[in-house]
Amino acid sequence: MTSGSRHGGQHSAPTPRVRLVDVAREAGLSKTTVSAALNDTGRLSPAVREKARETARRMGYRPNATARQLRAGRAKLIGYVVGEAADAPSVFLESPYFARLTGATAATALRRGYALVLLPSGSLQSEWADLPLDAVVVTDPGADDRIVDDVLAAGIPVFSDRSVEGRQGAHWVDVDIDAAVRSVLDHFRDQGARRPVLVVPDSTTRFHVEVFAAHREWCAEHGLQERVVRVGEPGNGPVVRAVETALAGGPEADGETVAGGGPAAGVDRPDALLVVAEASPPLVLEAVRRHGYDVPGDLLLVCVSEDATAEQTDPPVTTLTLRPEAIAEAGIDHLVKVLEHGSREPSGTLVPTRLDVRASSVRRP
Amino acid sequence: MTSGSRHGGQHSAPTPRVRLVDVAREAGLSKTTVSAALNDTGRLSPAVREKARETARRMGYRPNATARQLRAGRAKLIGYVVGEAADAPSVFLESPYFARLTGATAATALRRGYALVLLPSGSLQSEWADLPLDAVVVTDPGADDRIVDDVLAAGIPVFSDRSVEGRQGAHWVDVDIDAAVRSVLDHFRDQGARRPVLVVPDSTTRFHVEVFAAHREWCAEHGLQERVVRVGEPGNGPVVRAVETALAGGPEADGETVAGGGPAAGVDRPDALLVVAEASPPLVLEAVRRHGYDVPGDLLLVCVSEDATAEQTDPPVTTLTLRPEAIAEAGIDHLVKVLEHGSREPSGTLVPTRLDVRASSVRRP
DNA sequence: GTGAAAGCGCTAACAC
DNA sequence: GTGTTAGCGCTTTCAC
Repeated sequence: MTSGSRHGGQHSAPTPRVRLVDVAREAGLSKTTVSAALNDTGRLSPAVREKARETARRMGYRPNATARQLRAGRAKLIGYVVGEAADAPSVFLESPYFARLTGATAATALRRGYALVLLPSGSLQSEWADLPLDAVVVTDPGADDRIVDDVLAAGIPVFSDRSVEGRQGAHWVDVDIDAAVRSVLDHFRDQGARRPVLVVPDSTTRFHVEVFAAHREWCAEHGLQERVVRVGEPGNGPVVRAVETALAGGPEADGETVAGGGPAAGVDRPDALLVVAEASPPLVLEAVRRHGYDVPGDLLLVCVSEDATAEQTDPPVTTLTLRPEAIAEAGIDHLVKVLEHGSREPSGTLVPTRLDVRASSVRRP
Repeated sequence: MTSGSRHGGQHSAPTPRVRLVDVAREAGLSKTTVSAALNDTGRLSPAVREKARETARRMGYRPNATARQLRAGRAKLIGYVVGEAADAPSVFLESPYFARLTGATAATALRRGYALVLLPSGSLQSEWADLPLDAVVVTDPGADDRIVDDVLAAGIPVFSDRSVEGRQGAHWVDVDIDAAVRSVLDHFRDQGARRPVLVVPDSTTRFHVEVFAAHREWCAEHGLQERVVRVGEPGNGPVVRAVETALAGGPEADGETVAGGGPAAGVDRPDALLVVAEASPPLVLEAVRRHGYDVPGDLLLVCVSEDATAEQTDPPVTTLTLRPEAIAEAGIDHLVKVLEHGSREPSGTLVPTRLDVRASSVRRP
């Protein structure tokens, strides 16, 4: 038994890790040389380089990441928060969109050498203050979210949606909301629909605010009545109820309000429905049918959703995908560029969406 | 303008952060004193302590987390991986179970002072090797997953499910699978069902393997025929097809196999269905109805799922919840205990599940 | 080509 | 009570 085995006490002490000095000593070299050999830097003779490497391997040497970070001055750690704190405590990730955005962001970041630290929405300053974060990604902050300000105040760059545009140290990546909404409404129009209704969350998230605005603008441009039902809270239940309100046409129901509510049912029934609130497509479809509509016969249906169940229903539901993977990639690309090329100038990137047309929104001939 | 403002060049250099020395110098004290004042340690006169704190606050001092970590010897960072690597690349999180488990784990860990680093399944060793991880949490590793071995080999403690039981440096938290399966089958029996079918993924994850085993055992004990349909791949599509196979009763269909497949339809039709594969409850319900079953009249339905849509269907679907929040809490509690009290002895914790009985599994009188 | 030494920013002995 | 000093483990000039 060579050196390296310690006094095998009954407590099996937490294995004192082998450090660079240990390898150097063992190999009869200096720290410098071993470090250079392992990092492929400096000018070393191939023989020495190999010897250092071999020894390190044999001794099971693994560099101390923290020491490296300290030396390097950055930890290659990124904080990741999903906005809309207050009410929904840690139930984030529940929507397919955030789930995929989160997964993709983590994967992309890691590939670029950055690790993602999950910061549940509503995390207190004190909880992340002890983390060596190079930057923080804040997805869909609410208008009243403290997080963006707190992070910026701490001198940490923020990457978020377009709502932070122009702020010092803040950068953004966002979807082209206007184009997205227009693509759906144009599609409805192409299919002959004339009385589309929008169901959108009544939130301060930029995305929802912009959807509302884009819809209003499009309606004005096309001389159509603006029909909107706003959903008070997230969750399948409220959204389904909002859909029912939209189809009933009346401005009643709890928590929801309908703007420009037209006359009763009958002649003025909606003929197309755009559900922007995250909801399960099968449930939406079921609700629509409960109200006596045939899809797509009486009503064209499009959901903004990443939910894979949209392809499994009968008929399959047309979805507008925000392409979370693309957003993640654009965001991390941007982040790496800013972090590694030092610009603190505010800047942004726009990512296009994609409309996956399925049977639910195609008028049969 | 006091000192502190740098040459306000057009490039606004990345703001050289104020360090402990800077505060000390400014306050006319030593590093030690300031450090003690800020950390509430040592014996300092209240006046000095306050002065140090005040100066630090005024200068916007924020301690360098990396330096602290180096000094402390641990980074308070935990890696988090969702198993079943190979095929499903980063699509993890998509299931409500993993989404909630992940969110809850992050939140709980952070509350206990540990930050969670998201490691997409299939991450390469080289991608996390540079992270100062104190431990790694691996949820539901597949039997052939390399990750657990890799992490243990790197000398990092692993917290996973019971499949790692007994391994050096590995600890586990798991649900009481046997009790869970029995509770459902007993419930079916109480409701008068005699021909229950199990739909379970054909995976090497311990959970699924154990569900299969527990079911088999229960059937043997009660002298019932063992009816099982195994699902080849995850996803709503395959699961729904498996459900259809189960109801058709025949051993056909692609990718699925039925063990103990009985005679054709008719007399031997299943009267209860336990879907353990993660699938959307509304879709399952719809599939069941397509095959002419009334729920719960002809067939009792229970899904193992955290999907909130289960409460929104008509009838609402009974679910067996694995209580991801409880698992997360038990896991992190366990982890903190091990990490901070140093035991490397393998150890484990069992978490009970909960059956939320809803109309889909209650025989009407 | 190789090694000695400085130092990243912090904390904790240990003198004074 | 307060300050001086020695590292935590690593990378990197800069002499030799």
